[in-house]
This record gives sequence, structure tokens and C-alpha cells, in this order.
Amino acid sequence: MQRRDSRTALCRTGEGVYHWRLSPQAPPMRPCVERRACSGILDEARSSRHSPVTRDMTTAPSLRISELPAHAGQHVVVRAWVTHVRSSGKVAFAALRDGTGVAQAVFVKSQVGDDLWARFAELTTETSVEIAGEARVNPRAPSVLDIGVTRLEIIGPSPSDYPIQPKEHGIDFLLDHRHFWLRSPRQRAIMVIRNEVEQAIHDFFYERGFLRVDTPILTAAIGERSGLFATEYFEEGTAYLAQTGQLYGEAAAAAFGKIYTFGPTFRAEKSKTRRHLTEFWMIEPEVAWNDSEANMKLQEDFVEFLVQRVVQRRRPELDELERDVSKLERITAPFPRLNYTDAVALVQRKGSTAKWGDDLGAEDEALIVEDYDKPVFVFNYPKEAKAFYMKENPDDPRTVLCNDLLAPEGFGEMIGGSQREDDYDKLLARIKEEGLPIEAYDWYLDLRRYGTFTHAGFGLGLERTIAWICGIQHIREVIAFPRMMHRLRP
RNA sequence: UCCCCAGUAGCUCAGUUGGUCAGAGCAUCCGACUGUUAAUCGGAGGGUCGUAGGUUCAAGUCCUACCUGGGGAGCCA
Repeated sequence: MQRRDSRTALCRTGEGVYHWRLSPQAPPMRPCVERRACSGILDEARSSRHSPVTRDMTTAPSLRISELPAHAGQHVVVRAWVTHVRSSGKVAFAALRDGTGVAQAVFVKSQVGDDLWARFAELTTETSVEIAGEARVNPRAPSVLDIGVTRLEIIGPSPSDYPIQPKEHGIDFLLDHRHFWLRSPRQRAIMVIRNEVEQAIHDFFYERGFLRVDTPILTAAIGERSGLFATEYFEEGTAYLAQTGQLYGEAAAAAFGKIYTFGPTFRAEKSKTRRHLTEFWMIEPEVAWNDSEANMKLQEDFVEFLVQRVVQRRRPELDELERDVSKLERITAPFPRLNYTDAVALVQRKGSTAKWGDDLGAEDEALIVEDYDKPVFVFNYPKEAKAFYMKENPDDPRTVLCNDLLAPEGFGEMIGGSQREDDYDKLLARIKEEGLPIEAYDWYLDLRRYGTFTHAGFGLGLERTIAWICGIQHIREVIAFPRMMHRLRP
């Protein structure tokens, strides 16, 4: 899009070029209604002889469906998609959706005339339309506004074989048609909540003086142990898609103090569970001078903030998903904390075969979480079970200063965090123990040579967090276009 | 990579110990209906039963392999 001046802009679509009016009173841009009048006039507009604004002002702007209740009793213009048609002899209905809400277009044969009545038959599921008429409250169904149609323009017809129906579908079919599935009310609710969470993340850190740092997606061999996606990279050989931004985040924390990253990460793990994607989004704060205790405090404040923000602002969407909101309202800091040794003893009492030194498996996590209605911290795991960069626990060198945060209701591990090893010699020894290529970590080791510092951070899995908040069992549903082992399209 | 389950109409599924087993609902199309909310009612079209072999007089059904998907484990967020 190209801005012309403070009030107009040119917008190009697949169908042509038309104008958007920027109203000082209404900051969100609205398309001019008479699109045909403005289309295909790029050259004229460039020469500044054409003034789309004055022409625009002669017509009423189209409204979003969410704005309709404020215009009840008035003549309105709406652009939307038809989700459903029903006919009853001499009255016909077309359910409408535009992403902001739903409405119902009403055609009464005796009022609309034969021509408009006949054109109702052209409406099929997912036809895109411009409809003009009177907005009015229907006493029989006050929640959905009627539009008594006086004008109908079919913008994009839709063949009668639209695959998504208002009924149960298999997950394979739905994922094959994800580009259509997103149009359903439930998927819209999930994406709205995802957007709310993302906005809340940025607000939380901005308000607390964190600097957002964008870390690279193409990296040399560095990061964690599990599978890497590889790609050719000019003369440098092989590049890998980032599994984490953490190591870069540590460098940024030494420069800026408090930082966070927000971006996609990639794991070529052949995982087939409801908790795994090959491409997922992660938030990774890194804070200079935070120890492990302060790190956990930040985590619980952060999680509380995200959950309560959604509860406060996205109640309709939570209701659409039939989420038990009372379970979310209870999510307030502080969260219960179990050190690893106590956690092992707990799951052993409950019949687990886990023994000290093992990482806790999914079943063990479920045993821990079942006693609580808040997320639970498990902290200070054995060194062998955790990554090389975690700081040795001075009180028990068999363990490291780290924590997992387990979501309630069986949604699993939401956060992994730790205080980082700040001792050069110990970090070097751990890199060697792990058999990692030292030359790839020279810059990371430099952070300990030039002004080492206590610091800690964590990674929060965005999709796991949203799945928990939404009460969605599988995280593939909380990202618009999930990437999994067997799914690369759409 | 390992364990378990499933592939039958556009979709969701039923199909009994192998023998009218090519079926239903929804969707689509045609017709009826003046207020429907996944409208209702009547009618029609629509399938090499995932693929390839095998057993049998006879296979959607039993066996083998492969393909595809789902659930779980491990790994992790």
C-alpha cells in the first residue's frame, strides 16, 4: 500500500487498485464504498487530478458487523461472507460473517421485488457480498441483527461444493482445509485470544522496561541438542533454523539489561503428540542480575498477567470455546514450588517408577499437577537431565539452578527456565562434556570472559500457553497454519 | 524411532461368526412452505470399500506387505 497524503492511500488487490480513505475522526481505514467508481484509476490518481475523497463522501461507508448495533434502525452497507442460507417460501435468510461478528440478511419476497428475490438463489455458502438495507433488532433473536435487504451485490461467487460444513469433521480433513477452517467461529475465537496474548506479552515487558530484541532465525550450529532443520548457506556451508534465541538473548542482556525475544523456533523432532509442532513461537526473556529465585517470580507474574488479561478482555471468545473461566480466574501469583527431589518423592508415593536423576516424564508431570489448581514450579533438576548452560547449584552441585513451570489441567510444560552458568571454566567444561563444537560457542564463552554477570531467563511456549488458556487439547489448533512432521500445507 | 488404532459417497459414519452389504445422516441438485436459527417436508444424483498381493466356491469383512492419517511414548516449549 502506498500513502498518498494524510487522508488517502492507494491499495492494490488481486482485482485492481482502489482507494482507502483515512478519516481523522476514525483512525482505522475504511474502504470507500463505491469501489467500482474508484478502481482502475491508478494513473489518474497519481496525477492528482482525481479526488477520491470527495467522491467517497457522497456515499455511506460500509460498516463492520460489530458496529451494527449502534446503527439499529438506520440504512447500512455491509460487506461480508454468506455462511448459511435458509429459504421459507416467501421469506429467505442469509447468515453473514465478516470476522467481527455475525448478522442475518432478510429477504421478504413481497418487499424486495422479483429481481432481488431471484438473486437470493445465487447466494451459496461463502459467497462474498455487499448488502445494503435497514439494520433492525429481531425480537425473536435479539443476539443477531437483521438487515432488511434493499440492495445485493455479489462480489465473489462461491461454488456449491464448499467443503466445510457446520458439523463434525475429522482432524485430517480440517487441517487439509485449514485456509477455510479459519473462517469458523471457534477458530476465530482462538485467533482473537492468541492475538490478545501476544499483545499482552508486549505490554507486560514494555511496561517493565524490557527491550525487545529480535534474534536470528538462520544460525550456525548452536543451541540445544534435539533435531535441527538444515539449509544451504552460500560459502558458509550449512545453516540451521534457530531452536532458541536464548544464547543471543544472553548477549543482549549484557548490552541492554532486561530483554526479551519473541519469534518462531524450529525443531526437527519426529514428535507426534498434542504438545509438539516443528515450528512454534517462543518468548524468551533474559534479565541481567536476576538469580533463579527472581526468575521464577518474573515467570509467575508474567503468566498471571497473560491469563488475567484474556479473562478481562476476551470473555466472549472464552465463552465461544466453552472454557471454564473460573479455572482461569484462580491463576494468581504466587505459584506452588516443588524442588526436584521433593517432586520425585511425591510421584514415587503415587506409584511412579521415577528415580532420582531421571528427568520427569509426562506421566510424572501429570501426577504432580493433579493436586493443584495453579501452575506448578519444579526447580533444581539434576545436571545430567538439563542443558549445558544452566548454572551449577552451589548448595548441591549434582543439580542446576533451573525450573520448569507445569500448566494445570494436564496441559504440560509451559516454561523452561534457568539461571545461566556465569563461570567461564565451568561453562567450558560443560560444553566439552556434551561434546559440543567449542568453536561455535566462542562468542558465547566471551560473555563470561568480558564482564561476566549473574543472569537468568526462560522460554515460554506460546502455543502451549494459548492451548491451556483456551482449553484446547491439541496445540495445532492455536496457530493459524501449523507445521508438523507430516504437514507442510496449506 | 517404538507401541496402539483407523482408512467404505464431498463430509461424519454403520456394515454381525466371510454368503442381497453398496447403506444412513448431512452436504449438493429439483420441488413445497411468509420468520428461519445446523429450519422442516418430499424427491434425485453420487462409491474400483486406501494400494498391491494372497486364502476361499465366495472378501468391505480373513492373512501379508506397503501407503496415509490419528492417539501415546521418548525429546522438549
